[in-house]
Amino acid sequence: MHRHEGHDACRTAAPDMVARAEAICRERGLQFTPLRREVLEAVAGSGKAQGAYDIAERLSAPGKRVAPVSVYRALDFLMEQGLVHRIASRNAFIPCGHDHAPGEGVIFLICRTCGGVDEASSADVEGGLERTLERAGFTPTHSILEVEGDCGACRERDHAP
Amino acid sequence: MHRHEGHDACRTAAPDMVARAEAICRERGLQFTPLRREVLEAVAGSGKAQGAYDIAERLSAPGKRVAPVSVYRALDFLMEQGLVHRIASRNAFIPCGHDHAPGEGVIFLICRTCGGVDEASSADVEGGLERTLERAGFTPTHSILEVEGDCGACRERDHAP
DNA sequence: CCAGCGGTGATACACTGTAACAAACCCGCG
DNA sequence: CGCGGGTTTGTTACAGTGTATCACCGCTGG
Repeated sequence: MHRHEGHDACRTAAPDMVARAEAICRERGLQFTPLRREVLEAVAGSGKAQGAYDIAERLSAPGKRVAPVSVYRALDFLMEQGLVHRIASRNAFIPCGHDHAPGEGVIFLICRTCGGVDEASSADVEGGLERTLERAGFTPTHSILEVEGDCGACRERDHAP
Repeated sequence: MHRHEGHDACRTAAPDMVARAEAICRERGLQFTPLRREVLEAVAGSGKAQGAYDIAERLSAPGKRVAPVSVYRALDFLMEQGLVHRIASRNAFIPCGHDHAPGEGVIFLICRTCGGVDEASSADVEGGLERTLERAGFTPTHSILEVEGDCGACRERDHAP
């Protein structure tokens, strides 16, 4: 099991994300186009989960409009490559700064105060879930685990301002 | 820990759901209105997760239109009373046939073949999650755990038709 | 050259959810 | 009885989320 302390400490910076994405795409023979790069930067640039329409607006400038549909396509691509995650409970997207083991379950820790999203994983949780599913006769293909609450940083800040 | 075998076996039938809802509302001094009753029946009547607009359509008849917003309000009420759950990954709703311990985590098992949703819970998973959150310095307020896959019934049916 | 393919732009549309206000209903109180 | 206040519902409008479709562009391989 590994874990992460705070969402700031563990979040890979945007330039690193881009470099990693370039490497992955080159390795897999896929195109890391300017649009995809901009979308990834937009997602990685903010510390919080971004909606597709937020991203579209952020990438748009007077004279250069980026339609949400283009953002969705780029996000689909980035998700397939494991470079961003979708937060179902928020309809929003975050960059993924980790190399997840294939099939490894991710736990999203969503701070309701600062909006930051941290990723964690736990062999305990995963093992328990596996056993539970097996007992239920259920064969999983995909699972999401999202926790909303207060991250340590926000709790401290609010506690002793 | 308790568990459930299949989504058919564990799903409380619609009439029972209504009876239980009536009892709960009486006990809590709340109104179990015809609309709320119809919405609950609609959610409980189908074996699968229902969208709010599906419910609205199902409850509408020539001359009697039920607007989605009314369905949402009824669903909000029923969720507050713990009579239905929302499946975030599907934007859909299912009846809740269990008496959940307060604060008990629920695991939703969503069959991608038949669309049925089963509920499970696991002390292992819950404990592991608690420990993981504590180590991360994260104070949870709400968490969702949804697993997509194939339920036992569908797997058997497809395996030996 | 050109046929095909992936990516993008653009428009339209479907689906999901909420805000705001008015009307109906219920219930207790004077 | 009538009246006032809370809750529920109806209605309209709108915001937010996501997809389908077609056209165009640019590249690449025959």
